[in-house]
Amino acid sequence: MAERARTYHHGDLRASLVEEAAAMISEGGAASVTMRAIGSRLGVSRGAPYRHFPDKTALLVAVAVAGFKRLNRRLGSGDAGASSSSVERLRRMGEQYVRFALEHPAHYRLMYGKEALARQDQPELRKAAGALLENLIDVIRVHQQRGEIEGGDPRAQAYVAWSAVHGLASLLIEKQIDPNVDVDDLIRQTTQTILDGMRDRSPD
Amino acid sequence: MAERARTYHHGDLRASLVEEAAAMISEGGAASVTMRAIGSRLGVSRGAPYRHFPDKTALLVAVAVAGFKRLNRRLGSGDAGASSSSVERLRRMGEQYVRFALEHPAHYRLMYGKEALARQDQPELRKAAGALLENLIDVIRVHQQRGEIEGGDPRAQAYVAWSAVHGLASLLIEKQIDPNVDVDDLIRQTTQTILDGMRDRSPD
DNA sequence: CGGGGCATGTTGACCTCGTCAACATACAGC
DNA sequence: GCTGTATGTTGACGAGGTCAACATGCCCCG
Repeated sequence: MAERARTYHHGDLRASLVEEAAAMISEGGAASVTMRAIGSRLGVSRGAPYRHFPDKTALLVAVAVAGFKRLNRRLGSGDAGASSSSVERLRRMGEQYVRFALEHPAHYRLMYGKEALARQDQPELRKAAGALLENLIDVIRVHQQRGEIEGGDPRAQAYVAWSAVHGLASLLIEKQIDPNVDVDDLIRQTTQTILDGMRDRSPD
Repeated sequence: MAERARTYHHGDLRASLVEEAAAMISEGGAASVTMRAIGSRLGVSRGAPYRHFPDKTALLVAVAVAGFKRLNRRLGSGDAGASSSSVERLRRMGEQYVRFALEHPAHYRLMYGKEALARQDQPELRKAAGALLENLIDVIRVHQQRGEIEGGDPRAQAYVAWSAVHGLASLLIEKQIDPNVDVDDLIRQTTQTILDGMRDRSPD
């Protein structure tokens, strides 16, 4: 519904802009993305992007949305066989989540950095992030039904799990974690701790 | 060692700058902090801050460091009586952590936002954040010795716990969590899940 | 007590950037 | 081929970070 023409002057600048912006973010961080630079890299003038996005924020939001979609796809692909021993699938999702963040730190930062993006609500962004949550909730619900994790509001449990992996990803990206620590171990321990905690609930 | 004169032209501009910057961040977010604006609010010219900080980043780092110190103080104060039933103290720390973030969202964001701050290592910042971690490790060690939580590398466990609260704080601040969800409940459930997970470790 | 010198501030200037308006141009369909 | 709209281009503005040249207050030394 947003997909536009193909071969005007440039040939789908809009898509190129998002793609190029993402590339620049990966290369030099979000700060390196300027309307002028991105235009230049695509061989158009600084004003050209404004024909496709009202302002820089809108472009960045599009990039962030694309990031959420990629992340979502990645988390979904890992399920493969439902055979995966019980909660193993959940653990794997957490692992993939953190790994995505580590592979695309600047992009990940942008996805969650309201600061850099909007003062306003970005419905597109909210929707993309929402999809992530919904998928997680679904998976959790399945495991609840199998009795592998405690019952209760799956949404709340999803938030707890999301918090853990997002927090870990964030701390890793921001270099708050001792580089001597084995990242894989830490990821494993984090996901495992959460799952254990969701299984054994002590009385209030 | 960094504390300077008192009554020169302005009377400790350096401290005022940090304080004012923090205030502006709370009021209008980090984006509202400009060297010109901050100088103006303090009745000095745009160039004055450069006598105390090499650039804007340095100022913001100072603000972030101050934030970590405040957060640290807050987490430490809550211990009061070692009487606090066992792990209750740990849970309380997590709660205070998230609450701090909710009370000072922009400041908290700045504390962890490498993006906005440094391309270089900010030793001061690293040190301030490190203190936070060390305190957490100490508390965890105590509980391990009491046998209230599983043994093993306390540092790793600290990272797991930190990830959980930081992640929750971050998601809440960035409005990624449904506003209908009861925040207090969520905080409680998150800290509780982590503690439960650290108690019951299932076999690998 | 008077100067010199460094710590502080101030100003003017420059550059980068986001953004808007006026102007140019290519494509689509008639 | 012609007209209108979708795209691009350029010039100009204003905001902001930062540096250099210049001004001024304070402290300390003699």
